[in-house]
Amino acid sequence: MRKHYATIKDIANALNISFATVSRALRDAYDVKAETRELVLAKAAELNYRPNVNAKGLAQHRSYNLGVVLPGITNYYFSTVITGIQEVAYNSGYNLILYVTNDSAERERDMIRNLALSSLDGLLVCVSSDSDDGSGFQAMIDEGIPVVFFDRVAEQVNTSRVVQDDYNGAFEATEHLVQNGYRKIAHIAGPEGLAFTRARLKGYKDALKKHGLPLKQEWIIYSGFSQAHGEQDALNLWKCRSRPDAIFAVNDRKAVGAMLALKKLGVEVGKTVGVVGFTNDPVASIISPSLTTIAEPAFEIGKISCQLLLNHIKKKRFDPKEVVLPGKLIVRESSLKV
Amino acid sequence: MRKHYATIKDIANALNISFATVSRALRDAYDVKAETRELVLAKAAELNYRPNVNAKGLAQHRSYNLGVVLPGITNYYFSTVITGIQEVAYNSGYNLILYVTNDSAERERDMIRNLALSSLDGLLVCVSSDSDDGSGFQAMIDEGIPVVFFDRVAEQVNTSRVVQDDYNGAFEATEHLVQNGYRKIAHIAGPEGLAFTRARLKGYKDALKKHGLPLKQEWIIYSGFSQAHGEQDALNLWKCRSRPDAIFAVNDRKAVGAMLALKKLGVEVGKTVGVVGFTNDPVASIISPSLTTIAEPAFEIGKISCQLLLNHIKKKRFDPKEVVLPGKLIVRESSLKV
DNA sequence: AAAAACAGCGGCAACGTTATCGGTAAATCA
DNA sequence: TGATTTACCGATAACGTTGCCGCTGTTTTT
Repeated sequence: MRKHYATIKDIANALNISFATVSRALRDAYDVKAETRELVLAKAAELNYRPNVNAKGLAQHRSYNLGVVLPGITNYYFSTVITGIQEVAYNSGYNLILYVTNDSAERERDMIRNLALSSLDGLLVCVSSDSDDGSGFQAMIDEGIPVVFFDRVAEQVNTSRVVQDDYNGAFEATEHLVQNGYRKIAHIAGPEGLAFTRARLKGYKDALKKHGLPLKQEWIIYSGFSQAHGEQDALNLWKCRSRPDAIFAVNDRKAVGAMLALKKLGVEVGKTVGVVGFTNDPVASIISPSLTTIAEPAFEIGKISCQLLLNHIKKKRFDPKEVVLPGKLIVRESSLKV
Repeated sequence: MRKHYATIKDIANALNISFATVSRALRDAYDVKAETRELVLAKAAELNYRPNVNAKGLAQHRSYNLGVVLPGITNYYFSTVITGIQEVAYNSGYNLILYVTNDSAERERDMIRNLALSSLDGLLVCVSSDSDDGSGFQAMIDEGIPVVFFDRVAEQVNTSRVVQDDYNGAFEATEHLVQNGYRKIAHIAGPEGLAFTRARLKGYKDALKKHGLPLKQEWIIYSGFSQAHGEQDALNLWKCRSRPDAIFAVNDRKAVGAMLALKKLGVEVGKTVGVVGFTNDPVASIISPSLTTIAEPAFEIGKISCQLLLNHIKKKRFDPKEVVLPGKLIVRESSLKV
């Protein structure tokens, strides 16, 4: 029962002019008298004219659709990034198409294959934990589709990227624990192989080095990003011969998991053991003791990524840019020491 | 420098057959020999053929795009619903276009106006708190675009809707507090005027009535959905001449806000005061004491909403359906009494 | 053995735009 | 005054599909 909208030809017929003129009038005033332009616009409103995006896309070879490939959307960071992306896209007349990989490289590959079907004008990507070398994204770029990475980048691919300052954030977080009197600081890291896992790890290591603190391999644990992973990691840390007295976690979710595990073990976080996270998820101020963390500018990252992508689309030329946004240490209870 | 994909005609030329045959072979085996079909498929793979969605949409009068209008995506419930929607849409070859209203009726109206431009095949909607009578959505339906409401519906609009069982969930939550020994139960409600605010309020009232408990008007507070609102509501409740001894909150975020406020007041939740929420946000098991709540099937709601919408799109005429999904009481510490 | 049915394929016209090229009248120039 | 530019508009061909009609041979029916 779908009614059909009025087309450009209907307007032309009603006005007894060529539909080519209507097409021009509807876009720019180029080559049309102001008078007839008014007529067309009025008639268009009267007939409730809606441009057909398929026809437009077919004729112009574009879709006004942007793809967003990311592991998931059910956490604070990603959903906030998307909100930022969405704001910019919406204001520029672009649509967003989500591709949720569930943090699986396999699903990511499948989606990239299918995603080419959707004739996208550009792509915003946060790769999955176990992502490969990013050859799929390189292929997209080779086909002329601009790609911008955010948060988690495929390093081999030479294109624009927007990330938080992982190294300095991690450095600052670790140093904060040192300054509060902690000496045996462990690191619950992300999955090995991910660029920002390495960056945050390096920040952690360099902070320890600066303050002449021991760097034990058994105090560094790699695993996934979930709360459950954080719990398990903490339990494993507490099995070490030499127990740490503080934990810097790669993100807040893992930090929260660790805190819950320590609570079960009867360890008093914020007194005998310090914990610092990364993200500033709202849960950080809800959990007790509240969680000290590095705040990430998630919304900004989304906005800037999208702006960058739109620039790439506009100018055909590509000159890859790297944007690094600073984080901010938010001190709460979990890093106290009494 | 966007490279062009191989088209159906390229395949036809390479194989010396008509492009109409290629088109048929690529879809159904209808009217094509299995042999030639194999040939076409092989050549398509060889040439890395990608169907052009714009051309397809133009010929078929559809866009394979679905719109999702909702207040926001940065919370557990909405992001999970979207994940459910996304799964169904993706598997059926549909794209999702997000319209984030920031829970503002004004922005909602603006977006609906623009959204008509995007030639959508259907619409999934969760109205904003202060939404109007939904005439904008009625207009879409009149134009032949199927609309399905989820969670928050515009009651005046006669179309399919998918919601959780607000009434029974609220009833069960309230009764649980009663059964645990609480007698002076307050309700922190949502914004007045919203259908599910009323449904949950009624469940609360009926549970009190069933157990012959007092129903005080000053124990019912309407306000927004945020954690900050919950905090303020709890503070206001504690200013009452006759203080309640328990709170049933319209959602977990408000319940969390209330718990944090009570903690500051020195009130012991789960001992002298009971709190029950609604949603089963992950934060419910992180906060201390952990929060008793009614679990909502958010992912299911998303999936079913999208399936329903796709049905509406397939069959041109479809009778509006109302799907009500049951919640489940999750008992934790916040509703204990010692 | 003629008639009817069918399987397999090609031709062509949509679908609603944009883009390119002309063409005509008016305006400007020489 | 004639030539040339300018402003405006029309005709037509894309864009890459799908859908309808019709044309062959071959198979089945009667």
